[in-house]
Amino acid sequence: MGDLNLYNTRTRSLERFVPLRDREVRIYVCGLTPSAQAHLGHARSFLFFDLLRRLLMHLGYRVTYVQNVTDIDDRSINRARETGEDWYEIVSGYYADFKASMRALGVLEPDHEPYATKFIPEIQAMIRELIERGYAYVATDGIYYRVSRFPRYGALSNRNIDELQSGARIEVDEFKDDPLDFALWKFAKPGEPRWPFEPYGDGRPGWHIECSAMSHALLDPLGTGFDIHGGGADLIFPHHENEIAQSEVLMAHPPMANVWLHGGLLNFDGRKMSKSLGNFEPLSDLLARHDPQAVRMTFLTTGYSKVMNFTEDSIASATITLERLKKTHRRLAVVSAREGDYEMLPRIETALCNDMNTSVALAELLQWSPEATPQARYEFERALWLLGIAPTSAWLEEPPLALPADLVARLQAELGQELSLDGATPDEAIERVIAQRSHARTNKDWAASDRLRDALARCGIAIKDSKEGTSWSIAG
RNA sequence: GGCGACGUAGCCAAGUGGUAAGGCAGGGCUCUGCAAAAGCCCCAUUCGGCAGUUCGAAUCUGCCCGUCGCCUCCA
Repeated sequence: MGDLNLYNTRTRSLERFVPLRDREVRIYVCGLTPSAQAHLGHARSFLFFDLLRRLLMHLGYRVTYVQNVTDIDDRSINRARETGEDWYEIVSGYYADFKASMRALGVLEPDHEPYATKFIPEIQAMIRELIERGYAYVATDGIYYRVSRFPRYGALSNRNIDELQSGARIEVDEFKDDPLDFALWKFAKPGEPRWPFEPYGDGRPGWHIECSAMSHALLDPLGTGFDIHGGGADLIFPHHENEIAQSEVLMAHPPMANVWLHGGLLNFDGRKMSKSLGNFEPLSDLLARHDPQAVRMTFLTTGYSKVMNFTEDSIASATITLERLKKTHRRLAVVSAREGDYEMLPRIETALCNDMNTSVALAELLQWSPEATPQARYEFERALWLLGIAPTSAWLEEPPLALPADLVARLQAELGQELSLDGATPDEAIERVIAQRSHARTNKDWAASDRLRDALARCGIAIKDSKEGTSWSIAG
């Protein structure tokens, strides 16, 4: 199998991936700020990194995956003040929902899931060092990073500092020395959650510093860098730019991360899907309406880094495609050897190694018409695992749908005098109709046969004739 | 104002110099008393427009048109 190539935002080029340590990959992905409900856009991003993890594991790397939780931020604090709730209850509730959605989607658990509020000492240590070395200053309302001290500022996002300063929408803050400077620590106002920070003042960490501190603590205590830093494309500026500014001035050997990967944003009906615009359906609601595996399938069709527009049509199409895979799997269900010459798996590996081209990988899988080779099922399931669509026991059966409660009465109404269903259970009633129809077919009484079949169809029962006899199912 | 992405069949979408993957929808065939289910097959002389480079362009260059995003909390 060939090399893994990934598009690196830092160098703006497709690069062969080489881990810093042999056979080991360290990944830090910016996780959720659970001060509001998660939406499908979050799912797309974390689903992509889940796929990357699966591929790296499949390629034989030992992967350490860290995904943080920003469990303290202005929005949850403001919300708590408005509603009278405890801010931590708000954050915990949303995060629990998010975790449940991730489980439903089959996303692998992170190896570490650091909460910002559990790393206050590490965050403060970093701020102290930034102050001591002249990269940060204490202002009236907080402690700020002095962007002008970091010449490479803007390198990741390809931005020019002078142009940023002349930009129209930089926040005006009377306490900062420069509009570009960003908060490392915010002093607590009365009633706000606070952590002591001597001698500067009680308060809470800024958003950017937590990722610098936690990635340092969990992945790179030596300050020589880790392999992959990821997140949504909207984090490139300013979040990731700020992380670099904070971390790299303190590191023995920058860069902070060798490869920076960014997932394309998701639009909903042509518009950005975001918390602030509010044009989103909560992820948990959407997963209640759609098979989570169909959601995964939907994302496989588009390149991860592209802006994608989500529509109900796209998921309807993916749902049908998923059914095809389930049928193929049922067909392969008896064969299970592991060894053999794999036909399709190598093609999927090749596609994924080409900057995670899931679109081609999926096409390979769908094109594959598996012969009954002994290893076909193993190969197929392995491919499905790589794409994050693990077969569940439900794949082996047709979806169990409930028979309508009034089925017998409705059937009787359809049939009138033709057949009595007195005292029959729904199953028995259907069997009686089928028996009657089989009798009619034997006598080549096609009119009666079709009448009985139509009656069943109108009651939502579909019929299938085969050499083994007639079977029925509930029409989807 | 600055930065960037995208525009490929009815819809979604891969392909980034060698002659248009795949999915959905649509059409046909086999099987069947007819259906259903299943399987097989067909479905873009062409890649927003115009010029240019090249033996060769959806792919490179220039200009134009259109859509979206980032520059503010954001995955």
